[in-house]
Formats: sequence, structure tokens, C-alpha cells
Amino acid sequence: MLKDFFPYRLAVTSAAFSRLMVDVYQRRFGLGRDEWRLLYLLASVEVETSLELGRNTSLDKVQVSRAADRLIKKGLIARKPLETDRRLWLYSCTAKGREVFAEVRALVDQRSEAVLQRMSREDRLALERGLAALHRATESVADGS
Amino acid sequence: MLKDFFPYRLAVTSAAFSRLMVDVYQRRFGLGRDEWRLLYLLASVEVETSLELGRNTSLDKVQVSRAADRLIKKGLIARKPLETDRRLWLYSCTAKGREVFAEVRALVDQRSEAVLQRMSREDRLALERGLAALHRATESVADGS
DNA sequence: GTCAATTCGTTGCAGGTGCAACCAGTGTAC
DNA sequence: GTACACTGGTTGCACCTGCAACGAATTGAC
Repeated sequence: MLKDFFPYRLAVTSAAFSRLMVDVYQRRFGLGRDEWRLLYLLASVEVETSLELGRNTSLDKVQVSRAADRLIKKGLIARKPLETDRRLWLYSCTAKGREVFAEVRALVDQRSEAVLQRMSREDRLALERGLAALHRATESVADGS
Repeated sequence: MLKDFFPYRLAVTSAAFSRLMVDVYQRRFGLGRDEWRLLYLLASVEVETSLELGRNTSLDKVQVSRAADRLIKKGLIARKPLETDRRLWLYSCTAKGREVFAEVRALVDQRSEAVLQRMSREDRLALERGLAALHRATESVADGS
């Protein structure tokens, strides 16, 4: 049966959980997934180059470039050229960006916790452990082929 | 840190794992995710109405309708009107569809197992348990609000 | 110095996805 | 019977995503 197939269960569960979060930052604040990730990172850091942004958000350069454009238009982040390498940008979060982030973050956390709190402590620990192991295993297969 | 944020870790891990599977059925066989799910279901069943297809694949009616169109064009499934309710379709898998499915299924299984086999038995059990619990918790929150 | 190779950002495009509107068939009240 | 609400399928649209091509800046060989 399809519903017993591991890749299917993982995808469906992840999508359903993700939808709860997206409802918050997308529907209520007009932020896309990529914008949300960038803002998350920049709100907790002084400045960051475009390179580091990509590495730390699992986004490729196209996604970083476009999401950053939108965030700049909205006044949530800013950037300036990096003098030592003029191919790169130096990004930073604006005051307004930090404000918005704090607000969204609180709501997303609340939603996320609402789900996790419905699980037993043992189930949460199992999820943590299994997810971390799956992450490692997936990366090793992806790299090794 | 973003990389410690649970919703982020879940999304990234799931996407990375999913990519390994998509590489098989998409890149090598030209099947989209929705088509793959429909074919999976229909290959293991005699016939199924459009309604049941939607329920059993976590796809909405639009996705079922479009994915079915493409699978029919490729000759992998067929459909005829359901006489007792002419709004619905009765879908079934063609012989060619079963052939293709068996081939893809073997490769996807192989990939999926390649990942899971790199995890310890305890980690796999933890993942199973945690994922099932997360699924239940997510559904209960999604329904209850 | 110059030229080629590399790295990074941006743009364009094709395909996928979610959403809302619309159309057709069914059931229900009267 | 007719009018109404309801349910399922299809279509159109706006957005997002992944991929390949291009251009600008840098590095390294010579």
C-alpha cells in the first residue's frame, strides 16, 4: 500500500507540518519560504555575505538572489557591495526586519510547539533521533553517488 | 540558529530525501510526483474511482485530474465514466502501466533502502515511531483549528 | 602584464503547485 | 415535476521552483 511506503509517509507528514507554518508567514505576513529563511538567519546575525547565506539556508544562489530582492523591496533587509570581492554582497537586517521577524517567529514557534506538545516526550525524543540519523544517511548517499 | 529550528530541519531533511527519489522517477522516467503516486496506487488495485484516488494519495482534485490526464496520454492508465454517478471516473492501470511501475518501483525501493540501511536499527525504529507520532499530532492540530 | 579557467550573481524559461472560479451531475425540499 | 443546495471535475491564473545560459569579477598560469 502507498500509505505504508516510507518515502510517501515522510513527504506527506513533512508537507502537512510545513503547511501549518506556511499559513503563518505566508498568508498572514506575505513572506515566501525562502524569504522567511533568509530573514531568520539575518535577524540573528550582524552581517552575512551572500555566500554564507546560501550555505546556511539550504538555498541555491538563485533563490537567495530573488528572495533577497523581495526582502529589500519590503525594507526588511539591506545590502551593500563587499569591497574585498565585488562579486559578493554583504547583507544585514534592518530594524523593521527585526521587528517583523520577532512577530512572525513568535507565532511560528507557537504553532510548531502546539504540534510537538501533542506528542509524548518519548515520541519527541524518537523523532529527534530518527530525523538526525535520516539527515546524516541521506547526505552520505547524496554525496557518495 | 536556523539549523537548530525544528521546522527547518524537518523540511530540509525531507526535501533532501525526496530529491533522491524524484531523481529516479522524474529524471529517468519522466513521471511527476503526482503521477508517481497515482500510478503507485492504481498498480496495486483493480479499479478505483477518482474520489478514492484523491483520498488515498493526499492529492486534491485538481492534482488528481491533471496527473491522470498525463498518465492517460502516456498510456499507463485508463478511465471510463462511472455509470452510477456520471460526475466520477473509474480508473485502472494498463499492462504497460504495470510494467513501468514495476521497473520504477524497484529502483525507488533500492534508493530508499540504500539510505535507510545506513542507519542503525535503533535509529530506524526511532524514526518510524517519531514520524508516526508527528503525523498524528500534525493532523490533530490541522483539524482542530 | 595577458589569457583562460573559475566563481558568483542575475536573468529567462519551462514545468509544477495552490487557489479560486466555473461547469456539470446529483440529491433534496416542496 | 421545479428550484435549490451540494458535490466532483475542469480550467485559468499567479506564484514558486529548478535548471541552464549569460555576464561580471576574480584567480592562477605563463
